[in-house]
Amino acid sequence: MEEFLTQMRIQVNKRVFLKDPDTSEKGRKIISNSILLIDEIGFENFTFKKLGMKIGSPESTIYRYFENKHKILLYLTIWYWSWLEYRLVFSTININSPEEKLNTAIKLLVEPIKEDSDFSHINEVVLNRIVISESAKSYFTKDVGEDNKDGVFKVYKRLVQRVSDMVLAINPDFEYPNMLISTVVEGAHQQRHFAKYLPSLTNVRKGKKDITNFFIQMVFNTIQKK
Amino acid sequence: MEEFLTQMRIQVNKRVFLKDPDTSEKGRKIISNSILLIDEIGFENFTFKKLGMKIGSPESTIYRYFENKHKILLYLTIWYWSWLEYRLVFSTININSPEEKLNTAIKLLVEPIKEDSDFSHINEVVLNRIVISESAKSYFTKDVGEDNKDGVFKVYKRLVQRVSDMVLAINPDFEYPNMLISTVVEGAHQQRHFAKYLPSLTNVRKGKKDITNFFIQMVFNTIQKK
DNA sequence: CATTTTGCGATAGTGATGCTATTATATTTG
DNA sequence: CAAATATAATAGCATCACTATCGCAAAATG
Repeated sequence: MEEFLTQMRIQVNKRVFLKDPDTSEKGRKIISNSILLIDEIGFENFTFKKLGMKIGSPESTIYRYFENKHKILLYLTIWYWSWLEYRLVFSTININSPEEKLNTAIKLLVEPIKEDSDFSHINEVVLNRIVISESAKSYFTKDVGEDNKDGVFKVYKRLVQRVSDMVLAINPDFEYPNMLISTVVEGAHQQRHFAKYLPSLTNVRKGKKDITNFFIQMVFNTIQKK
Repeated sequence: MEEFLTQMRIQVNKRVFLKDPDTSEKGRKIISNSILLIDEIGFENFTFKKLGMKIGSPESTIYRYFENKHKILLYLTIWYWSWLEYRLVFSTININSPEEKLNTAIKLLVEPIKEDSDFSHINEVVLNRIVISESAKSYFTKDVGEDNKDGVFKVYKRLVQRVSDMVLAINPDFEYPNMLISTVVEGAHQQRHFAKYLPSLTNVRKGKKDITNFFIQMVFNTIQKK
């Protein structure tokens, strides 16, 4: 990872926290440990009490940073999408071929993170696992509407829009670019989850990049001109 | 709806209940009202106490039927998939053209239910809404593995397999039929949810069957031979 | 027809969860 | 050094997720 990236900071929408966890040691500990704890026990079983025990603080300290655990999940997913958007822009910027550009983007969206960038206190490999298995819970709630008003899905939408624009660059007549890309992003998460627990819903073979290949084939076949 | 269908009963995997809710009036009330209550307040806020109040019974009565609320969600989704599988088999049985067959199947999988069949105490329109917004929670848990061992996803897998076979009937060389169909099923739910709350992730226009059209186009384009 | 069985209601209780509040003690900053 | 701020420690409360017990009435059984 480039040196200067280790200095970069990701700004997360202020409406998800009471006090920015990135401004204090405790706050960063809350974030890094909530990632580990959610990965370990799942979001349903994750509580402020358990997190407090992990970081050696009472629950009340965590309540000063976040209203509730749902906001922590939002914080983590926003951070993740911001980080991904950054990498997306960076890794596609100098590609001239529209097909090559889209191809690179899809890979970035669907392939799992395999190594920590050490670019912050956040472990991206574990965070990626959380996004795969928990992020759908951030929008399948009765509060989506309000969360959306607070702008928490802004980065995600922009990311989808960026890749949708790449689709349109190849075929300006394609009617459903956003639908296609959001299906790819969420579908890839689901397929990774299924591959692990319900493999008969997939066609994933060990050691092969079936999920990546499938989604790339799906995208390019779907958007082709008739 | 055909007369004889009103007599049909859907058998749900015994491992999800302690006592079959379909064998008593109270049990059926528990099911029909849990559908209404989950739709109303969301699965997160759904509790046995609230359900008890709705049916005029203490919580303890509900605990005689179900171990916990997660099992009720499993019961509802299994019922839904069984019902859908039945309708799928029925509505595709006499179609000779493989393309027409697959086309009919996809429509059945992605289109929302618009009228109650009156075929039981279960309101399928509302149940369909629940499946759209809550069913992912039945497998995005730390217990998927065990639930899977109990066979609770069997019907769902069989349904996906049936449609995958239709794909293979059109193109036997297509490598990812199960992945494609499970992506369609789950993707359709997500797109309906997004259309309602995060429309910029979709390209849904009022009064148009964009979701159906998109998925049909996606499937047929993806599986075509080169 | 007597008698088990069952289904349900009523009530109580336990420990965990999801918070809020208070006060005391550090730590930082001006 | 004083003032402001952050955290720890503790308590408390309503709800939740469940378990246990008891008694009654209806239904099944012999």
